[in-house]
Amino acid sequence: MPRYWLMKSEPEVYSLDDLVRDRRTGWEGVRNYQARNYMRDEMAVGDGVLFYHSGAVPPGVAGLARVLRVGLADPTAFDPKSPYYDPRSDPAAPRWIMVEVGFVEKFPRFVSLPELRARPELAGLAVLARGQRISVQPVETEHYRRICALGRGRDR
DNA sequence: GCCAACGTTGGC
DNA sequence: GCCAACGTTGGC
Repeated sequence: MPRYWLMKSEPEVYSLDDLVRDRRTGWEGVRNYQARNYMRDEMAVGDGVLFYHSGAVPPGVAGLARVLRVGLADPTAFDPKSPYYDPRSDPAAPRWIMVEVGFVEKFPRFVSLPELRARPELAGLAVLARGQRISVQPVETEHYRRICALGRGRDR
């Protein structure tokens, strides 16, 4: 059984439309240990991803991606010109591990954060918790299904 | 632009 | 190992 995740990206940096264009991408630039650990230790090929636009007005879930490859070193950590450069990451033992995700679906209806909040059945969804900032979050299967239904234009 | 939340850093 | 200072995230 696949697991499900929510992954945040600022659309000005990398949007779901960018993933439509690219078809697949390495999820570069995560510099939080808990988020890294989810990617490194818990994600598996085939897992489903809710592609969340943070910093958007409004923020929300734009569509779906899928985990295609796991356990990849994040190359931006080794690039002094990258904003994500981290000289502490040793190429022989990379500190920052990423996954590759592929485009699956753009929702006909963007599911905004206020809409997620308004749904009692989504109680407990991590992205709704106050003050949470982690950019990679596990999502319960039932929550994932309900968010997909909202994005596809059904009430539930 | 503001600010709450929270992770990281570094002095001790 | 503690914890204050600092930086970042991200909603509003």
